Formats: sequence, structure tokens, C-alpha cells
Amino acid sequence: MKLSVRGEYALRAMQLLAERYGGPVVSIQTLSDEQNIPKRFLEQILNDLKSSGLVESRRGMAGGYRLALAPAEIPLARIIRYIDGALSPVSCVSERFYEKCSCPDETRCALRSVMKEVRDTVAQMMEKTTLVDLIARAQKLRSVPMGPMDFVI
Amino acid sequence: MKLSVRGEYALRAMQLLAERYGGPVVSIQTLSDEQNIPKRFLEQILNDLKSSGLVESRRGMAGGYRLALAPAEIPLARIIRYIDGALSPVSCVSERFYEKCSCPDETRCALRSVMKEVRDTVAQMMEKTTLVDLIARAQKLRSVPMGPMDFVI
DNA sequence: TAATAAACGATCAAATTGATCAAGTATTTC
DNA sequence: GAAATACTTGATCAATTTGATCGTTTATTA
Repeated sequence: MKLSVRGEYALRAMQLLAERYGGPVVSIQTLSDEQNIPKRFLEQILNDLKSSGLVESRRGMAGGYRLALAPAEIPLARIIRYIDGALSPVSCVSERFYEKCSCPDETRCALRSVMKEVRDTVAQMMEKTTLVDLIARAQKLRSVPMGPMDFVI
Repeated sequence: MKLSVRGEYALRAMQLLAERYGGPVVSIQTLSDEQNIPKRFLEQILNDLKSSGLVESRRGMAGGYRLALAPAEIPLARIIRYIDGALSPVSCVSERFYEKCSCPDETRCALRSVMKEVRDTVAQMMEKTTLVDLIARAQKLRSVPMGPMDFVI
């Protein structure tokens, strides 16, 4: 039921790019440093994200990456689907990555019907959460943890 | 976000064992045939399930496996957790399989907070669905597809 | 009692995928 | 043209999935 490490890194990189949206491009080095992601691996992932049209890059000195779309237009589902594939726990309930299951009768598989509900729920959550929502959450998290005690000492 | 093949097979085998609950033990051969699961692989999986206390076995001729607990007492979550591990999309939000994430500040990670909600939702669904529910669903699925036309020639 | 069907246990192997590293090439800015 | 950076390709290492072999143990049945 887990995201691949690749997918997790992609989400974290995109989250950072979303925070810097509007500013200058962010280098792999910076992304790698700030998010603790192995640089070489991140390189590949960003390349994939570029092919998907979610980010664009600039070469040479002061080069780097930035979002190709506004954060509000990028739901988490889109990133995950591109990097990791299906959101479904089993591929026989996937809408976009459907594969026939080896079970005897898919149409009457009880397990399948449960998994379909899980898929739909997860897909809906990932679809409605965009990078903008992440930014908003991050802001809240920055203020809340210490609470009103922020100003003590 | 997918279950491993191992986990999927485990669920399907358990589903069949639940349907036969109360009857005689079911052999690996039967399970393998009826559910289209590679026999050798299934052998390993059933072994794991046995160590977990979810199934028990009987040796010798007419030997096989059966549930060690009533179907109502076995939620899908328990099977998945034992075979596949965490239900969470990322391990830094897992309750039972927690692992520290490589991100700079877990407590203020927006992605984490989203993933936590996904985890909680999925966990709740898998926790409340037991093998009895699968049986009930299977019954519905057996009757519904054809509908009231069942008796037409 | 002997034959048989099954679980159990231990490996090995091959194919695939996932995660990572290494090294060189191309492009832009200074 | 030097330096910093993205880009490309290929190598490596580990885990997963599946298949194969071989033997041991247990219980039924003829």
C-alpha cells in the first residue's frame, strides 16, 4: 500500500518547487540539500517530471527547475500517477492503469468491490489536494506547533 | 500505492478460506486452482499466515488449511499488515510500522499531514471490513449481476 | 503394513523492478 | 574559455516475484 520512494521524492520536490513558485528556478543541488534527497536519483525524477510537462528547466549557470503550471492546477494525484502509476491498491480496480486480475471472476470478486471503494476514496483525496493546498497547510504548520507560546523568551 | 502481489494473493486465499469456514480443510492445490495463484508461492504465503495465527493446517492425506479464527474476527487490515506491512502511503505516518522520513522537519511537513489523512481513511476502511463482509458482498454479487432475470431460461 | 496425498522446510535460480551511483556531454552565464 | 549547471546513459545493488528441486513428516486408505 505504499508509495515508492521515487514517488515520495517527487512529491517532496514538487512541494518545494511550489513554495518557490514565481521566483527563480531552483537547482537540483538546492532541492537535494533542502529535502535530503539523493542528488543523482532526484536528477532522474525531475527529468521524468519534465517529460510529463509538470516542470520546466533551465540549463547552465543559475539553471534549475520550476513548475510549468500554477500550483493550484497540480493535484497530488497527477504527480503520483505520472511517477508511480496507479493509485489503486490492486490494478484490477484502476481507472487509468487497469490490468486484468488473475482471479476467476472479476465481476463477482468481493475483494475487488472493497478495493474499488478504497481506490475511489484515495483518488478523490489525492485529486482534490493540489500543491496550493500543501502550501496552505505548510503555513498553518509553521505557526501552530508552538502555539501562542511563540513569544515566550 | 499498490498492495504487493503477495498481499493480494493472501487476501484472495483468505477470502476463499472464509467461504469454506466450518467445512473441511482446503488444500493448497484447491486454493491454487480456484484462485489462479502459483502454487509454490502460495505455499510460502500460507506458511506466513500460519505463523501469524490466522490460519491453521492439517497434514497428511485430506490435509489443507482453514481459518484459525471466525471470519468476523479477521479484518482485512490484519491480513495486509501481516503480509505486506504498513497501510500508509509513506512510512512516516504509519502507526505500527513507523520509520523516520528523510525530510527536514517531519512535524511541519505538509505532505505528511495529507498522507496522514489518507492513512487514517484507508486504515479505517480496512479495519472495519472483515472476511464476513467479504462473504456478504460475494453473495450480493452472485445475485445482482443477472438481476431478476435469473430464472429466464 | 504399505502406498499415497498432503503439509513442511530448505534452498537455488531467474526475471523483473526499484534505488542508487558514476561518468561523461551539452548549455548557459560570467 | 572557465565554471556551474542540466542532461544522458549506463552500471550496480537489492528486493520482489515466481519457479524448481528435494527431502521430511503426517495422516489416510487400501
